[in-house]
Amino acid sequence: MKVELALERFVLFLRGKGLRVTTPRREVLTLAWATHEHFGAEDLYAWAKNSGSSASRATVYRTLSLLVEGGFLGVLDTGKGHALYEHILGHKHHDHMVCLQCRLIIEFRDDQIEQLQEEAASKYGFELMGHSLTLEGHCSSCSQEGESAADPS
Amino acid sequence: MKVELALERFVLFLRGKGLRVTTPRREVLTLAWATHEHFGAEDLYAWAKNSGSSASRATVYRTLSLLVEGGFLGVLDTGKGHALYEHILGHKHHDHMVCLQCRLIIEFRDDQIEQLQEEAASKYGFELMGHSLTLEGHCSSCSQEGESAADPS
DNA sequence: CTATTTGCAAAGGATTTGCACACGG
DNA sequence: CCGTGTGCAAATCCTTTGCAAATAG
Repeated sequence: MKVELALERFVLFLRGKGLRVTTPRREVLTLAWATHEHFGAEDLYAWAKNSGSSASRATVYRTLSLLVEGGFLGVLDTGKGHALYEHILGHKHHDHMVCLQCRLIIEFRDDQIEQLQEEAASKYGFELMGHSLTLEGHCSSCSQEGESAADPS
Repeated sequence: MKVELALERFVLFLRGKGLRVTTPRREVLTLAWATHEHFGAEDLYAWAKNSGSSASRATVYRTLSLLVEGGFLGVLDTGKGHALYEHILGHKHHDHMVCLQCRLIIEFRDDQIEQLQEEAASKYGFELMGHSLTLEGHCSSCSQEGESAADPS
């Protein structure tokens, strides 16, 4: 989705919540839209600095939370003490495979798995509101590397 | 699995890695085995204090990592800045449903989902080594509570 | 105007680390 | 004995918070 459209929706979202449309908030959304990669809050703060945005660290964090709440961004918990964000507006939901070696992130989607999750939830009377599925392992490049020469340590 | 057996395997694991079998390490494993609930590193540290164990916070953290590495404990990332641990040795792998309201954790397992994950991974030439699936939502008790009286805010 | 936002810096909480001493093998 | 492991406290890392000044509507 183009940033212009995202901004437009962001304005609607803010208004809907009775929040104000401010320059820093627009800037954060714009910066978030400037990459197609996963990024961390500190990354975005650094970009803000570099791009001359006045947005402070606090505002970056606060706005990122808003964007998540509004369904603009998704959060991916790395288990490393920091979160990664990604656009989800206008994207189909997807899950991730993370290469433990090179940190590559592959996005995938399996409708059957989605379906089975729903079923598993209802089996427990659980009202499903979201989920996160992360597969950990080695991507094709990394697993090939280790093939011919076993670790000689 | 009984703690005695777990300890025995822990010893083998440590020896296998050329690490030493020390009192604090045994204590951490024993404490971890003293509960059947999910627990955090700080919890275990508190238990250590209460049980007269000398294990320091640093050792607790270091040993918990070892236990995860050795497949004795599983980690469940709460996304709240701290991790929860649980025994997995001798348990079938399972996934979690977390109630966003009361924090209840339900464990479940779906072989079909497991299977589909394997398939999804191989589709990308990804060597699957582990995964974590967490369903977020409201447990049956919590979702019933909200039923009769809709939020009048 | 006036309540909401912001920026700053300090607080916060979980986890890690540096280093001298203790101890397992 | 000797090298690994430990305890302690300080350091780190990401993230949140308090508060006076700035600003949107």
